[in-house]
Amino acid sequence: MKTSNFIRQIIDRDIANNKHNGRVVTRFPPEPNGYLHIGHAKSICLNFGIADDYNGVCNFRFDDTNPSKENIDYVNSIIYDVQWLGYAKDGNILHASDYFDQLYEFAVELIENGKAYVDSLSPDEIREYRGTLTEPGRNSPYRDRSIEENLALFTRMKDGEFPENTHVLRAKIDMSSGNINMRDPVLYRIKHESHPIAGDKWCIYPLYDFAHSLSDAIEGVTHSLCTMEFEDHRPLYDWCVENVSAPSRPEQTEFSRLSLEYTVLSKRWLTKLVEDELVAGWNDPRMPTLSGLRNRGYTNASILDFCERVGITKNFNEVEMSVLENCIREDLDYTAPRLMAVLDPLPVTIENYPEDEVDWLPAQNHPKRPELGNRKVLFSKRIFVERSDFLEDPPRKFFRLAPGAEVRLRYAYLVTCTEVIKDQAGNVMELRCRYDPESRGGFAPDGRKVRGTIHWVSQANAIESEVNLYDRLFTVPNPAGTKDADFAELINPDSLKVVNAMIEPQIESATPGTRYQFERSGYFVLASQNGDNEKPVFHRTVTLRDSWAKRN
RNA sequence: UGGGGUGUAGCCAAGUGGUAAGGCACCGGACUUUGACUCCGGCACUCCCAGGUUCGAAUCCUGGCACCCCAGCCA
Repeated sequence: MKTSNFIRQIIDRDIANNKHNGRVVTRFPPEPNGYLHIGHAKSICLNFGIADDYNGVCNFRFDDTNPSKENIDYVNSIIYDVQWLGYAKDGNILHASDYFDQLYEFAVELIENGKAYVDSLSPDEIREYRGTLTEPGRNSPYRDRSIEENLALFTRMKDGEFPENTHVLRAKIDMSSGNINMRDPVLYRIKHESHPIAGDKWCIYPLYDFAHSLSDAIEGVTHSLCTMEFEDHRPLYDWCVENVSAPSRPEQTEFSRLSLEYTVLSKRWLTKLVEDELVAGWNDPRMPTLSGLRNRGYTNASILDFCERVGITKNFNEVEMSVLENCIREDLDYTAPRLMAVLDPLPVTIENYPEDEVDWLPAQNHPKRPELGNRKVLFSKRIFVERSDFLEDPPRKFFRLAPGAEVRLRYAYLVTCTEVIKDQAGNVMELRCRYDPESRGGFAPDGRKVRGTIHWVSQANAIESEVNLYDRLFTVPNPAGTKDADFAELINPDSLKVVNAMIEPQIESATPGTRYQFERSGYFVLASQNGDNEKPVFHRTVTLRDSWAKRN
């Protein structure tokens, strides 16, 4: 059972009062006009999680009422993502378009009861008649058409006799309402477009408020949970359900949408990132989409955990990225086997190690989980170490390589740097070191303390790989809220850095999707094994915490 | 007097009249062949502000203030 929240408290109360006969039916109603992102995950976890815990059901329903924006690729990606999170595995997928016939009948019913009319104002005129936030609207001159005339017109709309934008069906509510949604909202519009599922059967399509509320009612949804921007739609939601012969009486409750620092979580901005080619696509590992996070190496468990941690309230919130990062680190610390990988290789020659000798040293795949086994790593005269693990003029407490300093090569030997070789420009090209032959495994024979342990790979058998180092997509915490900003200029230029890394040979037999911790560096996922450049490609999911970097 | 909503730590978030949970972040310190992990300790005398009710208020009342959303034939 998940942590409680105000919505679960409402449900507890409803059950105690035997409201809806104690049933709990929720729904997740995405519009297939983009990919799902982590904000959707919050809603998915809420709706499906409640259904699971209350022995209810959560209907997975596409809100496919606008064929001009929706397509089947989006549908497929959404299904995949929901199932990846672990829900809707039964494959029972519903569509608002399944109810177009019933919805049409409800509309006719409204007309027959004098509660809806066909308006023939132009879109511009409708806007003008609607008034403003502070001034009431005016009644349309077509508002008082007779029931017969409305019925005839609506039928002709359905039969395709009119071009788009010439007529709409409107609810007859109150043009002077302070709530603009109640100023005779449009219920149906003409669209001469074929629908991915309904085909060419319709040329009029219902709008959100009408379709959504009544789809809920048709399905017997009890608790319709949505985000807060729909709060002032609730009176209209209720109006629709109350003014037709709806088979049930669902109730809408709103909660705050997720917002995450240094990224954007709105369809509009995400679509723009993709269309402007600021990212490689919806599933670019820098995107907050579920497919992007998956490519980045995030596990479904880490995302579920994250959704649990951020909670459900009506507060405005802006969650720090560190919460998400903590979730994936926690998951991968336990599950990911360790490997050594040098992301920025600096050659090192062990002066006193015999040229033709090799040594296979045992290494643990996971320091806390012996059941994950051991492996042998090759040690030889020539190795690579991380360039950032050497400093010619180190600060105090720099427990790494420096001229004259001794460090432990993990699982191997204690070595001391004896010489620094530079090119003419002064760049460090290579290090010479001497090793202590008595320190095999990294143990000092005389018990002397060696604080530093660094990772390394043998030049003889390391696999060169392409590694994509990802960082936050934007340079500012709230890019969508940055006024007058050119979106492209807010992109973090270092959000992707590609490097050639040298990695232990185990990776050659790994399949894409395999995750590792590269020791002292971070968590990485194998993205492809035989890509265009023939080299394995890794994505960095997240770095390890680095208290040294933080201090300096 | 347009309508709707929200204010608890740097960021999330419990709390529902009985004396401020937890997580993330941060700061110590222990351990360490990953400067990781783990472990211990610290981190709101006060809950947007001001009055009021009460033995007692983050919780109730009154009045302010700040911020967010709404004028698509989008969802």
